[in-house]
Amino acid sequence: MHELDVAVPTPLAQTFTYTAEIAVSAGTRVLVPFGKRRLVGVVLGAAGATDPGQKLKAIEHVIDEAPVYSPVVLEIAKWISTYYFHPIGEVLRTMLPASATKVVDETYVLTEKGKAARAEGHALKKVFARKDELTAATLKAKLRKLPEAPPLKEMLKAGLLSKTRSTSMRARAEEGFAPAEKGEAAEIVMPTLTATQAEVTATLIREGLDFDGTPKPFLLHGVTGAGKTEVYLRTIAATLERSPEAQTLVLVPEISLTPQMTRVFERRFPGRVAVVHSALSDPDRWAALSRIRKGEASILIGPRSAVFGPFRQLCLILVDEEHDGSYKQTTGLPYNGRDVAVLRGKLEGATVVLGSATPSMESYQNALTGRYSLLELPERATGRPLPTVSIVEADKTAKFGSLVSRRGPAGPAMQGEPEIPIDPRVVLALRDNLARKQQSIVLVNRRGYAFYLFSLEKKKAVQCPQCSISLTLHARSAVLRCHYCDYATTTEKLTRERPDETFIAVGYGSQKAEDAVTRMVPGARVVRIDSDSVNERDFLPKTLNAFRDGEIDILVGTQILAKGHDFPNVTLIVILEVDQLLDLPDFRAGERTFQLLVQASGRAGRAELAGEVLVQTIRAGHPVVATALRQDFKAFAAAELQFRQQHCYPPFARMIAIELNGEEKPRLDELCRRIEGWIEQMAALRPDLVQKVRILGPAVPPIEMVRRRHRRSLIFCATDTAALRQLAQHFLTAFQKLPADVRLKIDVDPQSLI
DNA sequence: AGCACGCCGACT
DNA sequence: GTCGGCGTGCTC
Repeated sequence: MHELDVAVPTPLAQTFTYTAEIAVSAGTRVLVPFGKRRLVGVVLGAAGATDPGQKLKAIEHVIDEAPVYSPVVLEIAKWISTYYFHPIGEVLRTMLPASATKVVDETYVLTEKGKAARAEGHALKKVFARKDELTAATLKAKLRKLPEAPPLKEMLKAGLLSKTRSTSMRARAEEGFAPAEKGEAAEIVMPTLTATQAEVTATLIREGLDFDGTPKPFLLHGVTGAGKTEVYLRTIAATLERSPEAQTLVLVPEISLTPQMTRVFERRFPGRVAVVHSALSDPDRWAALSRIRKGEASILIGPRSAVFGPFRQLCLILVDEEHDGSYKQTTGLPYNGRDVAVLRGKLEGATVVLGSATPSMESYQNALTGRYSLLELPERATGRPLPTVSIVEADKTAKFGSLVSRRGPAGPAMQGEPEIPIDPRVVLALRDNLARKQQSIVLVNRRGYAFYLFSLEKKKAVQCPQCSISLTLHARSAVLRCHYCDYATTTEKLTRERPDETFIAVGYGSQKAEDAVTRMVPGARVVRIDSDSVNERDFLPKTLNAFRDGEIDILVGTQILAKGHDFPNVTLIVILEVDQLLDLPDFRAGERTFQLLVQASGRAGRAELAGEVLVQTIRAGHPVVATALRQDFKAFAAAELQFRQQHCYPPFARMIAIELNGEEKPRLDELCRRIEGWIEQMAALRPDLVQKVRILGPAVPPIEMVRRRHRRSLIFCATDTAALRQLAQHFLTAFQKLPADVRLKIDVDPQSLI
């Protein structure tokens, strides 16, 4: 009898021991009884010493013929589990498509006797009209509609039906991690490289691929349009020349994972590319990953979750736009895809290349200290100069908004002309560009119409009743929407409910900018792209194609537009309202703003035409704006790193942020007092730890409430990682039991502190 | 997280 | 008398 250590998808920070008749290798999924439930667990290995008094349950069923988690992926799961303080079973569940770890509903199958009864016109005829098997849920629903049918229990007893206990067989893995069979290399004509591209590629091949042992990760800093993709493609080709079984992982931010982007890879490596993205259905995702597992595909392109791909021989990992915040989402398991990629590279002996035009301070600092090798592409591949960036210092009075309602009985929802938020010089530039038959992009920071409605009487913005943030006005529908919880109301309702107040619309978003551009640039074909309009299916790809084909003159939108797209005829980029971004109460605000300005201006003048960028701001002299203006990353980074070091922010210190939220404020505050007590106690008990860790809070975060839940934040910050982690671990142990309805979220290396 | 058991209020 | 509220305790 074998005793196995099994991870089970539950929020418990422990694994469980099960017995099995046969040996099962690590990484194999098994169906196990767990309390009164049955769950898909993952075998981690042979169990250590077990408590002799412990009654062990047996594995019910081995799902896979060969492991779905490779040894390296298992090791990564364990690392993520400890590093991010997350239960191993949950980590393993996150790594595979949802269907792979879900126990399929129990199914009821019609027996031969049942089939006979059905043929004779039994009530079963209506239930099993087309199929011979139904899940428990659908069967019960159908029986509820048919009161004349005998109860389920009776039919089971009578042997008309039988109950099966199966998991999703669709998601079964038949192939293991044996070496791949030989594939064939396709012959493709490649474009000529510039001297620097060639040099960088040569260095990557020499010091990365042909290096004896595991090389350091590379940071590829290339200006926008420098041709990083071509370097990627050449390096992939080089891996395939060395070994046809070599596989490459290409991580990209979800938002830039467009068909145009993947087509570049598919064209160069026909039939060798597998793509995973969020729009894929679960079975399709499984199928794409299977091609990698079986070695049918050499390249996997995907967002951060692709870092868990089932590679057989991973040789190269490319992380495009490595600075992008979407590599670290806070929903679910908050791991950083880029950091996991670096770890995976180390474990698999694969070469890691982090590419960006605006590297993150973390990666850049690593390059400066020599932990990463820095590669630079300082010129555009086309030889075209970078676009000229100029500042339009906006009229400061334009900040004050337009009247929405007047005191008294509910009048029309909107009154008065909306304030024009666009500087005349910007309007002129847009008109000129239209006259030249060239295209423009107008970037706004926020979707919606106005930023918010301001009550003159209460001297306060109109806020969401469930979250403590301002509601955004969407003028077309006269809807006020919360961008955190999707709560919506109308201006009409608001003026009816609060008749004694006067509301003015302050600031503007993408909708208002679209209106203004349409009005002020006559004859231009204007289309808006933001997460509101993108909700309609196919809208984004269709619009982008139409824009590329010249059917649209001006594209107005949010940051969705700033990333990765390549529009050859775009020569003017207008960036409005940079100030809001700079003012965010977050230590990364400067970095974010610099990234937006540089990435956005990178969209201008990509082909033969020179580009121009206009930045409308009320703070022309701001150092972040000034360095972005010159596209001077090094100067920006030097200043930003100095600021981070002075204030002890990442990358010079590590952070662990803890969020506590609950519906009842008093209970939350009581808990905070207990936490304060705990901090005092720790200071006395473990001065060695507390002296090394800066503790911020418990405090009320900038956004006090989300979805009716009040929030409190506690931040640990330290240069001594061990001390930081120890203190956090002490905290988690001390506050394992929380008052009812209080929830705790822990975020290691937070991207944002809001 | 589920899913039990367990002990007190309003229903046929 | 039972159905059902959610408090708390466990899951190999």
